[in-house]
Order: sequence, then C-alpha cells, then structure tokens
Amino acid sequence: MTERIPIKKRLKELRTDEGISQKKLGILAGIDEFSASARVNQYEKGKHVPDFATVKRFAKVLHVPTCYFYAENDDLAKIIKIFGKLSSGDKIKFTKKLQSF
Amino acid sequence: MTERIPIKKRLKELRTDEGISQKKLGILAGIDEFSASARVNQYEKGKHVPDFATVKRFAKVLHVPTCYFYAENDDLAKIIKIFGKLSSGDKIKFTKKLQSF
DNA sequence: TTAAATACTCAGGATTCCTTAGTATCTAGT
DNA sequence: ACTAGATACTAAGGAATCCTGAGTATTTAA
Repeated sequence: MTERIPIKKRLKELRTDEGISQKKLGILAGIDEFSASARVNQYEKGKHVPDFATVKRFAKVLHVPTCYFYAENDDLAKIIKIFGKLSSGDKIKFTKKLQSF
Repeated sequence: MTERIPIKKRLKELRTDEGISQKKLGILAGIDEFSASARVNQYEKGKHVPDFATVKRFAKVLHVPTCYFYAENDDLAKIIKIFGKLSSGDKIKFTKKLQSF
C-alpha cells in the first residue's frame, strides 16, 4: 500500500536543485550523521514518512514554507514557494489583493 | 513533547464552521463509526497525528486543498483556501498575479 | 433534571518509524 | 580499465506512535 504523498517528490526536486546529497540534507536538518543517509533516502523513495517537526527542518534548510511538502497540485506548490520568498510587506500586500477573488 | 502541528487548529476551525461533530466528521472521512469520535478528538487535541491519506479525506470533506492542514502561516493558509475554491481559469489568473510580485 | 449528544481520555494491540549495518551504484582520478 | 571514495539505496529489529475499544466527563435541549 504505497501512500501517495507529495513529500518524496518535493524533497528530491529541492535537494537536487540545491545540489546536495541525501546525507548532507539530513545532517543540515539536524539528523544524526549515522542515520541521515538512510532516513532521507527512505523519505525520497516513499518508504517512510517524516514527522512534521522533521519536515519543518527540511523546509528551513531548503527555503520553502513547510506546507510546500504537502501540496498535491503543482500550481499550488509553485504559489506556496513564491509566497515564501516575498518580503513581509509584499506578503501583506499580496494577501490584501486576493480579497478581490 | 507537544509537536506544534497546524492540523489541530485547522481541523477544528473548519469543522465548527461546517457545524458538525467530531464523530460525524470522522465518519464522513471514512473512519469506522466506533473509533471516529476518539480519533478526530485525538487529532484536534494534538494527542496524535493523522497520516496523509486521512488528512486527504478530511480535506475532501471540508473543501480545502490538503496542504491547508499543514500551513503554519495564517495568511498563507488563507491563500491556499481561496485558491482551492477558484475555477480553473481563475487559478491561472491568480498564479499570474503572484508572478508580478 | 434527565436523556442524549458531544467531547474527551486511557491502555494495549497494531502499525509505522528510526537505527544499524550493510550492499549496490555512480564518479573522478590514474 | 581499475580503484577509492562518495552517493544511493535496502533489510531487519528495537523504538516510537497510532488506532481500537471501552469507557468517563461535559454540554445541550426537552
């Protein structure tokens, strides 16, 4: 029973964009160096699912909002990523403009 | 060790807006009627964390994108919710508007 | 004030994850 | 082509977390 969870895909995309290894990503996210490689691989292959605290640390390392890893729709994922890169001022401005929709 | 996960807050907000009980929400999401009450309560109180497949079913019942439940930032949560309610055409317009920022 | 609905809790069996130890594969240098 | 080191990946079992079943509190409405 393979759970269709976006984390594996999103994690791999961002990690390869960043040009770092599975092990290094794990270490940067605070995972013990001796299990970092196995765990990140299990997440990317979809063998296991990281808990929220771990995803949160991946998000910090990879500079996206945490919920990016749970976005099923690619367009929505892109919006979440862009929103995360806005300045605080632009976030407010943008949010206000949305009320028109 | 209480994990600071947005699910509990988002779940309660949406459920009360909808005006249904914890048990009913669980049943609508396909949980066995004899454990629906306990499980949804555990999720809302933050005692346990639902797996992604379960969150996905909550999302369907409550008419929001799944990643809404993982959004830490309230403004971003609102954006995700609005995006989920747009028509395909408006989703494209919406995405373009964000590019200009 | 009572019954029913709703919210909530506990404990243990069921499930999933993390760690350890290792194998497979890729890459760069000679 | 060969080797060494880096990277990707996997199995298995102990550790951690969840789901189920059986309740107890609390709220609501008659």
